[in-house]
Amino acid sequence: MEMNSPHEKAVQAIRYGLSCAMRLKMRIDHPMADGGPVSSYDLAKSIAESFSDAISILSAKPTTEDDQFSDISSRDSFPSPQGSPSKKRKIDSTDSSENWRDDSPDPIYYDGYLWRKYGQKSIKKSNHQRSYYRCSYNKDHNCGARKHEQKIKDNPPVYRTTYFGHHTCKTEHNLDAIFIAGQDPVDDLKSAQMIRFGKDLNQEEGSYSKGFSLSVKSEEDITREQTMDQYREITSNDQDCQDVIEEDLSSPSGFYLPSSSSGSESADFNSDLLVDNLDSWDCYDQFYFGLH
DNA sequence: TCCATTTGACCTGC
DNA sequence: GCAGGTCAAATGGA
Repeated sequence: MEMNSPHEKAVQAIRYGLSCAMRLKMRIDHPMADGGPVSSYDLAKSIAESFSDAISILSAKPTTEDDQFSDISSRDSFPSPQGSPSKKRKIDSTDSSENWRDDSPDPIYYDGYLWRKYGQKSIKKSNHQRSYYRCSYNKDHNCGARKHEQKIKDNPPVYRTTYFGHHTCKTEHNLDAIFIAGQDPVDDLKSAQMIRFGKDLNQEEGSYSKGFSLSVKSEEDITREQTMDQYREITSNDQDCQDVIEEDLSSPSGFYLPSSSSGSESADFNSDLLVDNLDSWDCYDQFYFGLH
């Protein structure tokens, strides 16, 4: 699907954040493992930026769709395939209309599906090879979903994944695969249900949702004092905390967005707040990764 | 032995 | 003819 609607763009931003979160979790779970060239800081920053983007999109008033969100894919000034139509093999029109892209700091991208590599090619205009994948359930469920993955930047490394077609396979088969890597065998059941940054996982099992999606929300039962404490850790300023809470409670989305900031500015603001306070995981308390 | 990946050959659109 | 996309035999690991 082409990334036109705000919803789709938000989903893409969230997916990107989720992939970074998965890598960060793996790094935390397995600190001795080779985590690749991307630092934990960069991963955390990517998570924060992606979620901020998604929040900005979802909380923005509709203007023109293009104004609402700078597509993740466009961050690297990569030429849009729509802008310069491919003169190569024609992709089925119903499929191409569903294409979307995602950029990731490393090629291991757990997007909720199992993929089988079926080819690799050197691309003329790129120094890097492109890998071709199709859904592992291509035969079992006649699933026509495919994706291409290609390194588009070296430093920092950025891998572009382009998706084609729909998954017609049963998604429950694939959902489990998201969590295979980096999953602690001791708590794999919980891991398979939810990844959550913040407080004790056992605390609110009843609030778990299922399905591979990300819900970003404020908990109704977070008291004003608890929220004040969280923001105090971030801002180190009581007055700011007070302002934050007033904004937070009055915001329809339940999230703090500086009233004086535009969408992009708010994204930067939130990212900095979060990234600068990585030692305090409670500041992520309102972010849930869940299975519906 | 099975299965996923690799890789050269072939196919297709321009 | 070129270049990207796909196929399928070869290969290697579990």
